[in-house]
This record gives sequence, C-alpha cells and structure tokens, in this order.
Amino acid sequence: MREPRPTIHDVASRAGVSKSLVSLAMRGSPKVSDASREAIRQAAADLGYRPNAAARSLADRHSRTIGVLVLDLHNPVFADILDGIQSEVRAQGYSTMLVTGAADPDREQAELDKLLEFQVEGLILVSHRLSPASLRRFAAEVPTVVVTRDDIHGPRIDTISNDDVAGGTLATQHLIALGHRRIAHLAGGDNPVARHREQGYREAMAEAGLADNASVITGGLTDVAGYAAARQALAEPHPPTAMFVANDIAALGAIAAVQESGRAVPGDVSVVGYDGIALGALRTLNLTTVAQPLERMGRLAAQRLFARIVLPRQRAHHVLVESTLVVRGSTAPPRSAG
Amino acid sequence: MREPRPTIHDVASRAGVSKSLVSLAMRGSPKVSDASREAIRQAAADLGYRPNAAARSLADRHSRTIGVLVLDLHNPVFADILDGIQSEVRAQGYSTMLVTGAADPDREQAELDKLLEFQVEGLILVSHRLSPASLRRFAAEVPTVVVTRDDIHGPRIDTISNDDVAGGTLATQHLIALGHRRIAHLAGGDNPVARHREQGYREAMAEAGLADNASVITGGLTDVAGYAAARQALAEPHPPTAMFVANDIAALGAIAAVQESGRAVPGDVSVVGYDGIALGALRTLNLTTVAQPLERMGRLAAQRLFARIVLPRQRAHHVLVESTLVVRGSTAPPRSAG
DNA sequence: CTGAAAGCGCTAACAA
DNA sequence: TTGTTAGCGCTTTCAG
Repeated sequence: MREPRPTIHDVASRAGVSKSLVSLAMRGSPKVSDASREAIRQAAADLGYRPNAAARSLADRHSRTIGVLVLDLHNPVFADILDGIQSEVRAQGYSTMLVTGAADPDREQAELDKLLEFQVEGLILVSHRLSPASLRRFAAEVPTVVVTRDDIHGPRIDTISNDDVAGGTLATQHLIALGHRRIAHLAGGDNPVARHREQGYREAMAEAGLADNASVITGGLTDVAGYAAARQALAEPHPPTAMFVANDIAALGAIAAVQESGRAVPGDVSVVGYDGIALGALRTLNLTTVAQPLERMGRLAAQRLFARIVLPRQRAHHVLVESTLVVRGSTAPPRSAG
Repeated sequence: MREPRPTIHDVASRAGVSKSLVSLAMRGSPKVSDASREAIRQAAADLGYRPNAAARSLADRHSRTIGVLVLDLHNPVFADILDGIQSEVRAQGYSTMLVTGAADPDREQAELDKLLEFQVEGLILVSHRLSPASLRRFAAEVPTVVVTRDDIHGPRIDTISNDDVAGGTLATQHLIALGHRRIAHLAGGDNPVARHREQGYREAMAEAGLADNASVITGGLTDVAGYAAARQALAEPHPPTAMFVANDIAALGAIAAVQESGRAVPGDVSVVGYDGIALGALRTLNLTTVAQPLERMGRLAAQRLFARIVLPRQRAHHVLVESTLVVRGSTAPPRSAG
C-alpha cells in the first residue's frame, strides 16, 4: 500500500552510526558528538524520518499523552476550558487526546476505555455523566481530575469547580434585589451541576421569604431546552417577571422564547444565565450571568493533574474557584416594582 | 509509582492458555474453543486487563486512528462538522485524535507532526491555515482530506467544500432583490474561504450594475472582528443599509454593533451571515444566512478518507456540497426602498 | 484448535 | 563517546 516509513535504524545506517546513538540524538542528549549529531540530523531530514510514538511509548512506558473528555463540543463553555487545559499540557511537552461522549454515560465509558488503551498518563473530565462507581474505577487506574463537578468523591479524584449553589443564590438574589417576586428557575435537568444551581435558587427564594413563589420548570442545558422551558413558564396563569436559567446557552433559548411571545427582555422579563460564555457579552444578547473563570479552571485542572502524575498517592484536592455576577442588559427591575 | 498493568501474558497464564490464543480471543476470532474463550474472558475481567494500543499498533502496523485538525473550537460550525466526522469514524471502528492549531500555521504544523508520530492512518483538516507546500507534504505521507476549502490541489488531496463564490453571490443577490443598493461586505480576512465569499459579493454587485456601490470592509471570522468591522461601516458618510458578513459568528458581532449604534436590524440595516450555525436560528438572533450542510460535510469527509485509506493512489476527489440561502428575520427591504 | 518463535520501532542498561 | 544486548506488549506466521 504505502512504502514503509523510515525507522531509527535507517537513519543510523545512513548516518553511519548505531541505533542507540540516534535515539540519544533525537532526544537531544548531550552525550553525542557534534559531528554525529549533525550527521544524524541530516540523515533524518533526508529520509523524512519521524519517530514512532507507539514504539517509544512501548519502550519507555510513557505515552506523554493525557486524555480529555468533554461533555459537549457545542457549548462554548468547553472551548474556553479546553484552551486553558491545552496551553498547560503543551507547556509540559505532553499531547492531549480529546474525546466526547455526547452526554451519554455508556459512550463516555467507551471513549475513556479507548483512552486508557492508548496509555494516557492522566485523565481530565470536563463535565462527565459517569456513575460514581465508574468514575472511581477509572481514577483507580490513572490520575484523574474532574472539572466543573465536585459531587463525586474518591481517594484520588481531584476536582476543579465553582460553588454552583452559591452561584445560583447570587443570580437569584440579583433578581430579588431588583424587585422581582415571581422568579422562575428554568432548571438544567438531571445532573448535579444543575441541581446545585437550583438549590441555590431555592435557598435565595426561601431566605427572602419567597419560598411560596418558587417555581422550577424542568429544562436542560441546551438552547432548545431553554427555549421550551421558557415557553412553558410564560404559558402559566401568572407568568414570571424574571427567570434564572441553568446555563447561558439555555438562557439564549429562553430569551428567544420571551421575545417571540411578544415580551421584551428585560422590560417584561429579566433573564439571568450561568457560565459566562463570551457570546453573552455581545450587545445583541447582553446577558447577565454568573461567570466562571473558565480558562483558569482548565489551567488549574492540568496543573493538578501533573502534580498528581508526579505524586500519585497524594490525597484528593478540591479546588474551588470564584464565580462572579456579571450584570449586563438582560436584567432590570420589573415593570411594576414590588 | 503505579503497579504495572496486566499484560496479555498475565491473562494467558491465569487462563492456562498461551499468549497467542489470548490475542486471537481478544479480537473475537472464531478459531478459539468456547471453553478457552470463556476462561480468557474471565481471566481478563479478574485482572482488569486492557489491551495496550501502542503495542498493538506497533505489532500489526495499524493504529486504527485518524487525526483531525480543526481551526477553532470556539466556532460552533466546527462542532457540527465534527459530529459528522465522529459518527462515521466510530462506525468504522476507528478512533480520532483531535487537535487545534489556533489558526496559526506553525502550530498547525506542529500538531500534525505529532499526529503523524502517533501513526494516524489518515488526516482530516477542517479549515486549516497551512501553506500549499506544507499541506502537500503531509498528504504525501498519509491520506488527507480537507473540509471547507478546495483551493489547494495536490495529487492525493481530497476536498469537501461548498462553493463560497456562489454562496456569496446568493447572499448578496438576496439583499439586492430586497431593494438594497448600499450593501457593504464585512470580509473575513486573509484566507481563501473569505476571499471567495467576497468575490461572490463583488460578482453579484457588478452583475446588478452596483459595482460602484461595492464596499468591502476588512474584518475577520470572529464575533469581535465582525463587531469592529460593522462599527467602521456605520461610521462612513453614507452607511450601508445592508451587510453581507463573512460568517455567522462575525454576523452576530455585526448585529451587536448595529443595535448598539441605535439602529434596528433589519429595520435600518439588514444582515446576512454565512455557515448556518444552529445558534442563528434562535429567535433572538434570527439570522438570515447561507447554510452549509455541516454535519453531512463531516460525514462525507470521513467517508472519502476511508475510501482513500483503502485505495491510496486514486485520483483526488473534490466533493462540492450545496449551500442554501435561509431567509430569517435579519433581512428586510430598506426603509426607503430603491 | 493450540503453542512457540520471531519481530514491530524504540529505549535503556551495560560494555567497550 | 559509541555500539551491543535485551526487552516493552502485542500480532503473526508456522508447526503441531
């Protein structure tokens, strides 16, 4: 089919040296004479030689690769986190293998199994849907850090996350402070992150004496889900004057539904999202949100992972990052305040 | 550090059979007795055995992996294309290694070099920034297909793309048909895709006798770039009544700038994008656009790649997909038509 | 159906 | 400084 690739052996004989010398030279060892080094460099260039990563990985038992699982490539949140991961991983001279599981536990399992077969030296899970048992099984085999979740604990599972309960409270309190009372929460579905944000909402409502006004609509973390949930909220006898939506992407969908119903944002309905995606800053959208330091979370995750690769048995670290309310134009006091 | 992983050897001795039998069993060969197969399965499960992909790749000289380079993980266009690629690749029992080069030719080179060291059996480049020479060099080493571009030809470089010139014309003609005359193009910068779309714009303007009205503003393919370009366009003495923007993401930025300037979309300024990202369908944004069949392009790319992996020397295929104008709410006749 | 032996491309002692 | 010798874990002839 295709001519075989040149090997280290071919380079050696063309340069008139031995295999091992080439190996040393390739990795920039100082114990190679300048003459040999140059001859080897030249021979490699002539031949178009490329080291075979599989062979190297096998021989020195180090793949220099880390595996990254992301929940959903469509949500820009993950692109930001990945930027942080990538820069850190590359700085260490490692490569990353990136996979998605489409929010399906079985597929996530399968993808991670593949990653382990490739001998990745560590795993970063950016918002997975694994069962606790399954996650612990992976973490037992290879250093693992989880980003955006800290609900599953295990002896050697590090986490980087924000406090979603506090964030949910922050968003809700903002709406309460503006004078809203009928505040709906468009929930993010059956996952811990969404549940925590909902809990934060409930706590803020209760604390403000608005527990009876609390109204949670089942939604999801996609634009479509947010759209549908908002429609449902607006169809109620006493539609809300404000919505706290489980994440930014769903909030965009919710805004669409509000506007489509003939209402204005924020004039008739205020909307708050969660995450802090760059898109939300666009004047068109201008989304008030609880912003997480996404890129930093990615960097922290990679740093944590390398720390654990060096010292595998250290106890689990749970890094909590600060999220902040970013007030933009999608929230305002209700028409008839109070 | 960590206890060594069980190998095929460990499985064999625990199951009381030979290494090679295990190897056969692992790959589901029919020439293994049921008894042996079960013993092996059990032993592997007990041990938590995982095949070592590096070793397998080395031994059978097949990595069963294809490399994918994407221009920018932040643009949802690429997530859609990737969906198509992934589903097809998985269906073939292959894995994918995904990398980004941040639109930087040198980094793209480096990432692709890494991919080749991992012995990927093929390459899919989703909108690269490589030089022709560099692209041809990679294609000479491994089957390669390029998605969204067809400007660089080479003996064995397949392409999957739409006709950006035609698409640009389509968008512009739509605005002309609505009655616009001062139509600006917010260009997408120094890359072939953007240049083709611009050419389509120019051709449509010329054909309508509006060549003198043609106004091209230098922009880029990001929201920020679109925002800046639109501001510039609006600052001119005779601001346009319509804009054709190089892609959807930049169009969102442009809409933001228009609205921020106190003008309405489409009341004062119509905006057309390009790509057909899902987000554009949201009622809030409601973006008229030239939509490419993104997921299908991804699938086609993977299919083409596998075809070439089987028959490496076949001549280059250039698959052209149809893009269609999707008229939504961001375009309308100008205030004072004509 | 099963097992022994050789080798994939590379690294890693160890000698020379 | 250089070359030799063993493997890394797996697949693959080729004899039993």
